[in-house]
Amino acid sequence: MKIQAYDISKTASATTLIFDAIRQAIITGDLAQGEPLRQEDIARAFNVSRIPVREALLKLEQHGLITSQRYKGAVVAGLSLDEASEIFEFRALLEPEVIRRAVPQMSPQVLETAASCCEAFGRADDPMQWGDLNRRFHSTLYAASGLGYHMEVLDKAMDRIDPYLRAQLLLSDGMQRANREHRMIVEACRAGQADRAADLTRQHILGAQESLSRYWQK
Amino acid sequence: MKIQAYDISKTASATTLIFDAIRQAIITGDLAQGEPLRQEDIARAFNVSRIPVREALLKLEQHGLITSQRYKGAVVAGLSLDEASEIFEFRALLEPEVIRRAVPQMSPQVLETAASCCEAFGRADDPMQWGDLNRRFHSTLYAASGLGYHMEVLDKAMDRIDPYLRAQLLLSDGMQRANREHRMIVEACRAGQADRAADLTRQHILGAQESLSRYWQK
DNA sequence: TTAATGTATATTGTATCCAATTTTAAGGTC
DNA sequence: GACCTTAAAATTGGATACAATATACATTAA
Repeated sequence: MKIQAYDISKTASATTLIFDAIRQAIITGDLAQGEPLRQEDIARAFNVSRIPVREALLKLEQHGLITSQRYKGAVVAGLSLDEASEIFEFRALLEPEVIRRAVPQMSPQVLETAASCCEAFGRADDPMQWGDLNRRFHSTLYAASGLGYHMEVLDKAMDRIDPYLRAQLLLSDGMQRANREHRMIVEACRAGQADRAADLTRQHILGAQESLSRYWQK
Repeated sequence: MKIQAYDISKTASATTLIFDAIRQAIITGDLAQGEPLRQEDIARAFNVSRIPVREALLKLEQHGLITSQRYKGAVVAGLSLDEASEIFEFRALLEPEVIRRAVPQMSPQVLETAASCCEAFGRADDPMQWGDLNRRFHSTLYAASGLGYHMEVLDKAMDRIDPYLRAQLLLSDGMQRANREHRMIVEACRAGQADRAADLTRQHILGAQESLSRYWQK
């Protein structure tokens, strides 16, 4: 067998595939806030019945990515700047602690992966990749903490603010600053300075929140 | 309009009713860890088809209350003591900040409700009520913070450890101590001492975690 | 004209049926 | 009796069909 194969039946159900596709479209901003999601349309687009579509929509709703009303249907969830700010605060509370716990556990492998994210981040010219790399950078470092529950919760939080994050990276100095701060964080991790990594992470998050708020107000 | 009316459209769908019922059974410990949940059985019990049952199970899975495998079905999710401990740490991180933000916003109404929870908590002899009152106590205070997202995330976290919490309240001095600490927290809130309320809350959570861990090890 | 009401259409919620897969048990071979 | 094969039962995933509800539009009466 020369083909790189894997057991499809274990991986994707229709529900999962639909969920992933819609989730991706929402967090990249492809589907805008308030956009209605009709079960029938989606079912046709994926060539399935409405049943798996409904289940995908249910999962999306649990993630806070859509809101749905009985007999009225689902729309892409809106997120006011205030709500987004609350989620930034949430991150600012959690992530410093997570990285603090992670630093002593970081293998050279992890540090190298994180560094390579920084590299790619600096080189990438496609703004879409920035969002992806940004998330990969953080989750790579956090994964070393072994705090599965925290990671899970944080991932959901990131999903919700992802459109805002991508917008923030597109601001005049957003991408440059993020890149600079990421490198400083890796530096602290590599030096084993857990507290410093935590501080930098906190500032990184609050800085992003602040620059976003400021931009949105003018 | 002389008729006492209310919006019946807001009333629950079958999916929601089933979700609530099973969730309740899980968090009270009525359904034990590992208990299998057969769609057909549940459907018969509620006199509905399997469709709403499946959707209820999906929601439960998103909440982490059950785990399900393709073609194998769902079982009540297990939670090791380590995992429960991680959720306690999660709470210990969030709740002090939430209550700190809440204290300046607490109306006399809120404080009175919280105090009445303490009263009822002290009087109740049914161990089942302790868990409910404990949650109502905390969420009443936190609600004043206006931090909707934090509340939502915390609620889900509480769902997961609820069986452990109830077990902890049943320990020799669990209920007494919880009651004592609750009253101290209300006191601090009433006095407007946000930092003290935060500290007490943190200790309250870590104390519960610690007494639980100690008990489980022997 | 306008507000209230009836009707048609669109959309979601649920039931019933079939397909895919796993589990169980029976039978045969050593 | 242990072990493999195989057929049947049990169970979940998905498709189709129908019921319940909402929305939009036409109709009618004041």
